[in-house]
Amino acid sequence: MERKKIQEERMKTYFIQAAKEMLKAEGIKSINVRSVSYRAGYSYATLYNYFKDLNDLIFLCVRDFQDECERSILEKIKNISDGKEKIHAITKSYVEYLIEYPGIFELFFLEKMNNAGNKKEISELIYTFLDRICEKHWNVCKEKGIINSAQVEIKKKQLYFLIVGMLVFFENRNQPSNYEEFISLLDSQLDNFFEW
Amino acid sequence: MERKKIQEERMKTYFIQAAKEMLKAEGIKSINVRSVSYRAGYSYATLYNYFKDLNDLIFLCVRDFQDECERSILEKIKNISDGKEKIHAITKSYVEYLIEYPGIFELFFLEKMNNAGNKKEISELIYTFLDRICEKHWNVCKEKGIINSAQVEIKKKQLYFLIVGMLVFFENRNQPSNYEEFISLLDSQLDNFFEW
DNA sequence: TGCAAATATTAACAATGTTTATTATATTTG
DNA sequence: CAAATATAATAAACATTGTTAATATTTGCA
Repeated sequence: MERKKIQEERMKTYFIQAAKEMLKAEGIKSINVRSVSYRAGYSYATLYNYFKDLNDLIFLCVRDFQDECERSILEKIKNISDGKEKIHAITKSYVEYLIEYPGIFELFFLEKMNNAGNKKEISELIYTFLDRICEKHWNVCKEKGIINSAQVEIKKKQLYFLIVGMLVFFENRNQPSNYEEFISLLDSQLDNFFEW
Repeated sequence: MERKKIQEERMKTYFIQAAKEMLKAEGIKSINVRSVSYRAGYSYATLYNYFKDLNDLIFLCVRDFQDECERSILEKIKNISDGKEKIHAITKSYVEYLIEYPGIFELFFLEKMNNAGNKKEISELIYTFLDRICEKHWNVCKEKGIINSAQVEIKKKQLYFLIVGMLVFFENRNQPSNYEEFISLLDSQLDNFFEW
């Protein structure tokens, strides 16, 4: 039954679309079985005909947001020259995107995955996101001979841990306590990181 | 009324003690108004005679855990010589403590503070924890002339962001997916960090 | 058209946070 | 000491949310 599959997928997108809009605009706190379903135009119980549970649905938004986030970053940094500078710009752009949409930051890094459907696959998508976008430029650095392979493996991860740590303190603990201070801290940390 | 105050404080400790035990043993997921109150030996409504709400009570555990954590770290690293090595050992100990008690990690860095009582004060306690324990040893490094003041300010924070980022991925996203890999990653990151 | 299967919805339940009203206890005062 | 009053503890009740089961509705097709 081809038609059945198509219709089912279409139904899913209605719910996912609703969840995405709410995540971007209001964050995870605004999402519950009833609110998402009503925004999708259905009763709350209908959600369970298409998703194992709410957690499952929420994490299906990750893929879409990653695509959108990647496009947003690439558009912003297209004029930066390849290599180290580009990694720097991509990283800053990524942080800015996550600051602009705190709900997406929560989804990527904080929300409990419980028994989400493709838990392993999705968490790996998140863990490798920055590396995937930067891969080419790390290779450029290696080719230029300004850093070696072993160092790259360490510094790639270090960079991701650094920005996630900063974001956790800012979003969850209000440290630093305003946006300007945060950006200034981010810049000083990134400048320092890229001194090699 | 001095007696009244004493009694009130004693009552509070019953609830806080119950919450602490549960946090350490089972994590935040095990805590709710009813479970904490029953463990403290009272009805769930009694909790509201002593705390604004559950969130408030939970964050009153932070101070105690910080003290305990500090004692645990200092005991473990007492034989390491002062300075850079000590900062390294303290940091590793801190991570090990947070891995041993994931509920405390959650409390320190992930749990939403909503309208917790001394929100500002508590989040600052958490943000500055590592710096406070390491302060003396950063000063030793400065005195030895192996690093300057400006660098210290940046690297202190960088170190904290690094470990919190790692812990977020490990606890929330199961990356890396087992303890041994995590420790190996931690060691490689710390070794790299302390190369100066 | 009428029936079987698929789909959607309503009703209901369980868990949890919180408030209100009531009961039990302690303290003060005449 | 006993009555009046304040204080503390509790039970009952309500709201929100996730989830399931039973019921109603729609749809595809013989």
